[in-house]
Amino acid sequence: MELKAMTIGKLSSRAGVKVTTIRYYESIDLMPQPHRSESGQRIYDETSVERLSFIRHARDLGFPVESIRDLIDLQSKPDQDCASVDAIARRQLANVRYRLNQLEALEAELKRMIAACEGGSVENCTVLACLSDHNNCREDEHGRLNGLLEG
Amino acid sequence: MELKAMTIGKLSSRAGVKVTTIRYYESIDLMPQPHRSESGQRIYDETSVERLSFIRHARDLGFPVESIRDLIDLQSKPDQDCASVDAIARRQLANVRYRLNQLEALEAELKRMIAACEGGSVENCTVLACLSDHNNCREDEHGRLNGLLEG
DNA sequence: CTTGCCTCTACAGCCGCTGTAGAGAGTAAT
DNA sequence: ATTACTCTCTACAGCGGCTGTAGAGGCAAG
Ligand SMILES: [Zn+2]
Ligand SMILES: [Zn+2]
Ligand SMILES: [Zn+2]
Ligand SMILES: [Zn+2]
Repeated sequence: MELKAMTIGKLSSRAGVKVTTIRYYESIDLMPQPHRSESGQRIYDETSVERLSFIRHARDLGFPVESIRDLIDLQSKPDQDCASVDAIARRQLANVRYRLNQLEALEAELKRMIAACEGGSVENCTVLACLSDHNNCREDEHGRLNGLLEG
Repeated sequence: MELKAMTIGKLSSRAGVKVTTIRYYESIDLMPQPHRSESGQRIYDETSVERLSFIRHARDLGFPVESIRDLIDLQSKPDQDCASVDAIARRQLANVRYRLNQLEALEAELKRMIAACEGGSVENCTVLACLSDHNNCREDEHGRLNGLLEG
């Protein structure tokens, strides 16, 4: 009796990626077409686990699928200069930082509008006032006018 | 000659929301059906500008459409207690903070893997090494093992 | 009248999956 | 061998929040 073949479910649990997602990755050619058993079930090996884990880690870090595709391509050219790999990573870092800045601004504004509200009727809710008009929130954060209603 | 009616393009520029997006908001009943001119063009008024600006500001702050729907409903009940408004805002703040934490972890790991790379061949690139195995990055950030390859 | 932009509808596509339906395959216990 | 249960298969629709396209018609200035 041979070693039991690795089916998609096994690969799924080993790499921490859902079965449907694996099939999706295959459909977009991010994972290669695996061998099939006689009955048509997908059969994987250790390299599949590695590749899928790589993809998963990159996705966890927010790399878009297209970048991952490029990274995998580069991985198969070990003698090349790694500058292009690093460039992809830096691009991703820039992207993350951009989103981070956005979110920090959102957090600040949300915090202010919530802190300003002392309860009461919807009519006097500062949250709605801020949403209706950004000027109702002091300390401008995402553009437009600023400081018109100080005090 | 009457005042010129506000068509969708005018509303678009006044509220800073694309024409197609306005039509989309109408299709999902976030914006009400506007009046139409004889030839069938959408005609808006000042309340449309206000409502659309409100929506835009809330979207800028990351509120999901469903929350905005709820906020608009609440806005039309000015005598009610604003607790439910504030709850929606706090939920959104929690959401933003969650994403912020995620992104901070991503930033840290990306920064580390990029900083560690001193150039050279793809084969020795720390970026790819980290992506291949999270353990290759010290200071664990999103789960699994830590500190196995110190020094 | 022509030019050129604006508006209309209806529908497909984006990303990165997730869920569904309906069928067949594999495994374990009775 | 039968039942019961899980796993796997394909194909396709749906999520959120838009964006883009095609092909048609409206409208104001030169
Ligand atoms: Zn309030
Ligand atoms: Zn604002
Ligand atoms: Zn490198
Ligand atoms: Zn990691």
